[in-house]
Amino acid sequence: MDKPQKNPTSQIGTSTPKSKFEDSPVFNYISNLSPIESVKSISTAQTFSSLSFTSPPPVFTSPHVNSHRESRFFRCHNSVDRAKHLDSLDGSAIKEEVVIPVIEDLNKEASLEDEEETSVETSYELPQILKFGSQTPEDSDSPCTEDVVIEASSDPPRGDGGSSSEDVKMGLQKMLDVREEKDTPDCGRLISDATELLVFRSPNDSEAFRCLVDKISSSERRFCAGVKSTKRPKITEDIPANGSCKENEPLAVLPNESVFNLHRGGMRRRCLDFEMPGKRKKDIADDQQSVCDNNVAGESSSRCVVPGIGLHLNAVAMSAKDSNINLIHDYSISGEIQKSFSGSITLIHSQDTVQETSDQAENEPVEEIPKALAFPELNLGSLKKKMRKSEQAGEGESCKRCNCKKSKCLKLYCECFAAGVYCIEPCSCIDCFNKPIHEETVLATRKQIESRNPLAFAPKVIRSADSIMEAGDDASKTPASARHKRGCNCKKSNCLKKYCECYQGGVGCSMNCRCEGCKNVFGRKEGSLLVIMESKLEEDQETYEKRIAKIQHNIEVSKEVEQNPSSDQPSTPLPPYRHLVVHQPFLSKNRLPPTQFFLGTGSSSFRKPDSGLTQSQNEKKPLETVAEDKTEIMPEILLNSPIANIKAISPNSKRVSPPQPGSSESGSILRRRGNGRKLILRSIPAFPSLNPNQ
DNA sequence: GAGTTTGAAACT
DNA sequence: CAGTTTCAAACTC
Repeated sequence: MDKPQKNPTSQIGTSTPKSKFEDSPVFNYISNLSPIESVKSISTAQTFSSLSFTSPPPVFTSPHVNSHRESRFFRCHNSVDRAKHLDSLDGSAIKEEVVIPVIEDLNKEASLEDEEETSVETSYELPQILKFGSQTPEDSDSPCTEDVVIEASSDPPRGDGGSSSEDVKMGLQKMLDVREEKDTPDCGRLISDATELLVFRSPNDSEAFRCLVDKISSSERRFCAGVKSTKRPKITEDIPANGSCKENEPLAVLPNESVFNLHRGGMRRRCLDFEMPGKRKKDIADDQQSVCDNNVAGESSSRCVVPGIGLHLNAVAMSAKDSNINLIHDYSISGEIQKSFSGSITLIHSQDTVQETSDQAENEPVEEIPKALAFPELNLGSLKKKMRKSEQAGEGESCKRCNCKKSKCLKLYCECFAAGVYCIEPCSCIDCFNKPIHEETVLATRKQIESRNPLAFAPKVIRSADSIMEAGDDASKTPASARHKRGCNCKKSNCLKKYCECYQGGVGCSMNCRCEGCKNVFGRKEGSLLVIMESKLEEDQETYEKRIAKIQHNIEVSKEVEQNPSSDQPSTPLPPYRHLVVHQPFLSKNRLPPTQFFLGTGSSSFRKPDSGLTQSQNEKKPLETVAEDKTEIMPEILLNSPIANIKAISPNSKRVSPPQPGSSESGSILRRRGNGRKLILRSIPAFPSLNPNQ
């Protein structure tokens, strides 16, 4: 699968430019510089790391280097570790020492050089530094730290570098803060931060996640600690308990490997936190007293999130309501990120569970106890009651747990299973097989289900890329741009109750829906486009124009970049979709030419006019429209999720098959926007060139 | 909390 | 692919 992925990019990258510019000195210059650099920084780095893992020569052969993912985790863990070390070492002087390496590390990352080396080095070196560097506990150092940070941040704000520096800064500050107040309810914020981060980073990946983790501090650190525990026991050892939740065995977490496998198989965990902020805050405010409680807070959010999001219904719309959380499509986040993320979350969750139980005194260890035996409700304290209350109060998708009785939690009926997470103690399921103990069974079942429906574990609610762009301008946009992957089939609920997945997901019904009497408040299906458009036509038109302007602007910028490869990002923070473009090759792999991706994702953004064209068609020929819809939507899924691979072999390929130029709306768009073509072709080739394999 | 309704998932 | 059954969440009382 991997190889085919590279082909398209490499072909595009190598053949096209060569043929045209081979002889041109400019071309040589450019190729020397590598187009990637032009696009570089964030996106390239991210992509590179994500891709590089498979290929790059194991310069630093360590048991951990085996997989990129792991190294990524390492990095995350590193940051975590560093943080922890910092935490444990009262000396702020140490911080200075630590900070520098960290920044250096970040810079390295930004430069894309020695990616793996960096990861490995940081993984192991930093902890040492932290360890041995610590001695003088003085707050006086903080200025130094600041200086360093400022220096680093003074770099031109590039996607990666800039944010990284900021991350470091924030992390340090948080660390300092955290020392004073242990139970900073940052966990919630973490999620939102993460979300934002993810938004502005390549949906593609791991790097994003890594950065996210880097961003994590104190309480957030603990968040990662969980992951670390599974991934890097070695380092974990060095980490002082620090009053935080111990890094212990993951309880209800899919082993990372398992998770990877699952995702590799195209399964995704919809674990990003789109939890409703209200609830999070509430939980935090209500229950968190100790560090562990803090974890609980984070966990509660995460926990809530995991299942909630995992419920197919990413609650994107819900999150959308929260202006704080930029809309990220669930799908926009690569499997990697999601993996990591979900893993972390889940892990914490489990940890938390343990912690919780211990904290709540009389509680029994819940770890492997079957839910039926565990009586979760009894074991968990007021927190859970509250959570459940709030849940019942309809506060969101969060905190859902399954209650399966017959499915053994091995079918999509089970929300946990569907979400790609193990059932945990709060679940009320019976005869649950969705536990680490039955990992093999779970995996096998998943495979089976995926074989039947490759998208079975894909997020059900899909938000189009334009919505991302939109989010910046207008976060309050209705979910009109989001769609339920498959659409609902409601007959009696009128799409006004949570029976309706569209409604539950906070998105409007689409032509994909076969619902009857649709009254979905988020957008009705009935001539869905018409209804939605009628209500939004004007503002959408405006938005559309804005988007067009943006795109054009970016195209120009990209052109400039082409011309001046060295001038890249610094001055121009990459718009989200640019990242998409850049990373697309990796996301879509060989599935779609970058152009298609770019335009395809943007298709919905262009949809207004196009839809205007098709509107009449839609009204007359819903089926055709559906097809179009799918072509628009599915590519996004495919492009952005590991499922793409599966899709390639999917028996349903019809549905998922990438839009071919001229065969679909997006295709026409593609052609129409010839400008984009150049951009895409250029930017994509860059990646392969950086890739050591080439 | 028990029972009903609902629609997705699974099955045929 | 369509129809039916199974299932668990959502909902109601």
